[in-house]
Amino acid sequence: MARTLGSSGPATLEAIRRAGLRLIYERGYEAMSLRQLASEIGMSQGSLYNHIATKQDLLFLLVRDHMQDLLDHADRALDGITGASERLIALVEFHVAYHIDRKREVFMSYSELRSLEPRNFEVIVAMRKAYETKLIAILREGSAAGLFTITDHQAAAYGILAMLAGILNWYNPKGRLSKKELAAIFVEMVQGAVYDRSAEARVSPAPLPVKARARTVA
Amino acid sequence: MARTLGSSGPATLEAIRRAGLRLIYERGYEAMSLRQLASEIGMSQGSLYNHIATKQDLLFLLVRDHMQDLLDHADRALDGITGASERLIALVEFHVAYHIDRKREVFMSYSELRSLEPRNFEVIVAMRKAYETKLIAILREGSAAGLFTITDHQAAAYGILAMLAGILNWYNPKGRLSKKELAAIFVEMVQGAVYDRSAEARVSPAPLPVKARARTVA
Amino acid sequence: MARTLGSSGPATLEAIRRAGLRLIYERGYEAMSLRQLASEIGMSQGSLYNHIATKQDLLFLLVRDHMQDLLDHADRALDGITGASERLIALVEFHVAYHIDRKREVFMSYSELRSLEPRNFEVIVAMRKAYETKLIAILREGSAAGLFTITDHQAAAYGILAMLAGILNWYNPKGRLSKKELAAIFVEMVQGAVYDRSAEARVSPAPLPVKARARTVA
Amino acid sequence: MARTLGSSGPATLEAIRRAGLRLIYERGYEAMSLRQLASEIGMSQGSLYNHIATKQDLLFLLVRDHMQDLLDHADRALDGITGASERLIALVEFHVAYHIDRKREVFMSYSELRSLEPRNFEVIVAMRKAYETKLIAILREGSAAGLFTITDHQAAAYGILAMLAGILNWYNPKGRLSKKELAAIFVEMVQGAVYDRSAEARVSPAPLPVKARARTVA
DNA sequence: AATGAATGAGTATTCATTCAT
DNA sequence: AATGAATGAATACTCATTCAT
Repeated sequence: MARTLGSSGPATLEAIRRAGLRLIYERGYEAMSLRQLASEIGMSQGSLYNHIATKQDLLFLLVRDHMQDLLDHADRALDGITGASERLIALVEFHVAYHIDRKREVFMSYSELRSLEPRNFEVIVAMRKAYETKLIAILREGSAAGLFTITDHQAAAYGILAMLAGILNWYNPKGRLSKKELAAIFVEMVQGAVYDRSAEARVSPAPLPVKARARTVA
Repeated sequence: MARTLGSSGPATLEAIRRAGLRLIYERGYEAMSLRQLASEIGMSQGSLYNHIATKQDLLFLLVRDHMQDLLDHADRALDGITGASERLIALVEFHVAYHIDRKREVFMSYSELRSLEPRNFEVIVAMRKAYETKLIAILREGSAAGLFTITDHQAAAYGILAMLAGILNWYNPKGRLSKKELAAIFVEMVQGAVYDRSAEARVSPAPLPVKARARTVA
Repeated sequence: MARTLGSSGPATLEAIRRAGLRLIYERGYEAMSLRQLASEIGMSQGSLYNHIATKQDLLFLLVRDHMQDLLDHADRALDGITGASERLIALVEFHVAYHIDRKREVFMSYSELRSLEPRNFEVIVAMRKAYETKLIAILREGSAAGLFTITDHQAAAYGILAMLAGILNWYNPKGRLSKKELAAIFVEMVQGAVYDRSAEARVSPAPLPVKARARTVA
Repeated sequence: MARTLGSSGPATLEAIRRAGLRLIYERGYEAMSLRQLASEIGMSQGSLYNHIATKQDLLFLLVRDHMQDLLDHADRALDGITGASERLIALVEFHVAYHIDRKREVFMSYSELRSLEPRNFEVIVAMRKAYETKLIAILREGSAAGLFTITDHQAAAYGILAMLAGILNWYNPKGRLSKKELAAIFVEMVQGAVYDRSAEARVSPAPLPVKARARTVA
């Protein structure tokens, strides 16, 4: 087939990225072939190379742009918010929402780290570290303010991020919990994990008021 | 040439599994070739097929056996322990230790789910669910006993497991934290996440005793 | 390296078909490797797949196109000819000539039926049946006209076709008998096999010149 | 599994031959693997080599023994019969019956000639020629006696044999025609093909029972 | 910017055969 | 006579990439 009239360069690149993202999400980078990708968007294999340099390049672009987007949105979500508690809540809420809304990009950025060439890998890891650093800074701020009780800030930050990131593996938008409810649940859990706790709430037997709406698992 | 002396059947299979595990961990299932695998253990490609049926079969065996091992060890770790709090602590400690000690198997079992054929996938997912169910049961028991305050037991369980599983992505045995310290940190965080909290510990300003040993990130 | 100058798409496919036909004829479909095929026409194995989908596909194309050709030529050979005797003679003469001229295609179409996938097999068998039906129709017409004495039209048709098809297994164009002589011999035998045994039923009542020169076997 | 008690050498060889015959008939020599063969008879691949030298050897044994059997049975069928007409009838009847009864051996012996190594090929071709020679001799005898009118004895013999051999490709023992009827039909056709076309030359002057029941094709 | 045809290295898997046990 | 494990070469097919047009 000859080229589709009206499809200009940037639009084609965008189509490649969209299809690439989906295929990498569904099959994985190694398992995705450029043949599939080309046929998905109705173009020949060779033509792809007018838009991307290599398969690795496509992966890197997708991951890097997503990471930049993540950083930008996180900054925006935190913009103007002060106080470690408030910033923690804002970051958790943003993180949950983003992981649900951009499920495929986020998943790809975790799972295909291994497929990145060393040079590209380093770039992405640095961006990831920048994101983690945002949370660590908030935790430190809260600790300094006497709000949080954290044994190891890095471990806590990694733990929190992992807990939230896990959501994308099981969250079902048509399921029991709305995005808002989910965010609330995880805000609560994160708070519990980092806040100072009164000694009597510990393993101690003292039973406490039952939560009214303790739901059952779907 | 005939067989290499001294190599017997079960030993060869074990060598294949060991090398397969390592290669899948390092490169991913798709990226690992049976050529590499064979050359790693010093045997011809064709000979692999005296021990495994297919590449997929090798993956499945590795993942399935690991999952069974995980379930068995979890049962053993919980054996004889009563009380939701105590059982929660035991499970978290076991989980952390296991994820550190069996890093490669665990990582593979998460990251290569996608590479499993539908039939195999279902088997593994069922085993995974059985594991998750152990934690959910403990959380329910704690809620029923008035110990825990959990909005959604499934979400909480998934969150906890994800938080702990994340450890394998960054834990360095030669690093700052010992396995024991790490377990203690995460036991604390998990407890905070599920225990009832006294209202005044919430977002509220009430400052609490600063932790003495607030460490800095490595 | 890029493509060899001067080799265009259709020409390459034609080269593949030609070489494929020859190799299948000489070695059989199973025994022919695409490696051989590619090297015969001076191209890499992978390039074959720009022209054919699979090895099976190549076989099917060759057999199907040959069968269509056979049907078309048979129709042309019978076109405008009336009378069962005349049509029988025309078909036999055509059949003999075609089996000699297109020896490889014909042989392949018989001997590789077994190698066709079920779906493809059915297509070819239907075409073959269409050809057989042409002869059966002629025999029936002749029987109805009182010219032929045939116990079972299907058996007779199969017998005749098998007798003629056998020619390709032993006919030698440089041998004793010319194509024309051969056709005459088999026309005679077929006539004898189906005609009513009363002399006047013959198409050419004039008995063929006695072979004083009864030849010896080559 | 250890060896089955009571299975002695010759019995095992016989099992190999039986399974080999069936597999070669069903899939072709090239497509049959010794792995399949071994598993069919419940023995390991390696053990086959206690009974056969090579795969090629198995093929050769099967074809050669069948050819010898064919020759022996043909001799027996002709034994004591005199007169070209009578001998022709006897050979045709035998040939038809044998091709129906030993369908797989016969088919294999035609279709796998190509798979025989040159040395083996020559042996089999010589045996085949010996068989053909029997028919040619009968035809010559009939011609000399003025019974047959044959332009070329070799061509006639090949034509007759091909016509009869074709039967195995379509004959269905549960079908319309019995083996006896089939033999009668082909005896008639062969006679028509070779007899002098004067009615009195017929072997049985009494016209064969009219086929009031000229059947239609199934 | 697009294409079709090419390439060479690579894929998992199968093969007939060998041989120590 | 049987087996399990080994081998090396072969199989059809796929891959990312190149490039003349």
